[in-house]
Amino acid sequence: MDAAEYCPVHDAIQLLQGKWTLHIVRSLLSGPMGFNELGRAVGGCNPATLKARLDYLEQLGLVTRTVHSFMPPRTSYELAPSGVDLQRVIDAIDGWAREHLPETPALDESAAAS
Amino acid sequence: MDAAEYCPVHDAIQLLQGKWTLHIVRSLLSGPMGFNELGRAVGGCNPATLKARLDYLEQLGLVTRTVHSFMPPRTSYELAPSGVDLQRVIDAIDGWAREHLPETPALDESAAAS
DNA sequence: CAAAGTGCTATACTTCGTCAAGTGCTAGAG
DNA sequence: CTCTAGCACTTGACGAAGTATAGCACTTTG
Repeated sequence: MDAAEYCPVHDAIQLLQGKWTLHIVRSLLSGPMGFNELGRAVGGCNPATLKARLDYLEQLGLVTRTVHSFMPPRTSYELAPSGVDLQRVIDAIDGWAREHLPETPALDESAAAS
Repeated sequence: MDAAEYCPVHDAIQLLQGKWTLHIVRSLLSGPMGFNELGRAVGGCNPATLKARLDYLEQLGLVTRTVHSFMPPRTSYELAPSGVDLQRVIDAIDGWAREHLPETPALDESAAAS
């Protein structure tokens, strides 16, 4: 029944397992970005999903959306403090990846390597 | 620009963003488990998805599948060393969650006014 | 014996993410 | 001035990913 007593990790995992969530956070760690710019930085996320993730992350208070002008459209997405703290997680993943994923091209596309 | 350049983090994120992957690893950190046992520990993952994730993780060398007997079926899944190292990641997530997700019993669209 | 549990597969179904295109607008090139 | 390119999205069809449920071959437990 329980199998997993309630703990915040569960929620966090639930949060982070979204398709592009981690990629978005990671890209955003480099600094604020516009919508399309972020989309390109993330590397091939379509606007629909990107918007969905962004909305979710904003609602959770991890990112901040700032509209500079409605017309011409100018918006920037930025990590809120709680979002910046995800750096630790990204960092841990990074460390793990560097240790255990030397070169695993067995994932999918990304032919732009090297 | 970035994100196009090959980096292990990208792959790692790709790996970990699967629906139940992190949950599985987390459950497996407590020790080896059987298939159904693991399924229950993870908390509501159907066998098809579970098998898919397990196969993927095994193929990547993160978990080890040991068949003790064919009939009656007795199998145990265990984290390989590289899988155990994911403890760090889970840990980071845990730390973050405890700091920034104090108590969110239902994380759907509840506007946390904070 | 019947019920429950083991690991796992098969089928049908739903939800999520994706692709391609389009919207309203404006800044810069020609 | 016109024409293209870019911005931040939105929409709607489509396919993949994940889900529910049932079942197999077999043992253990009641």
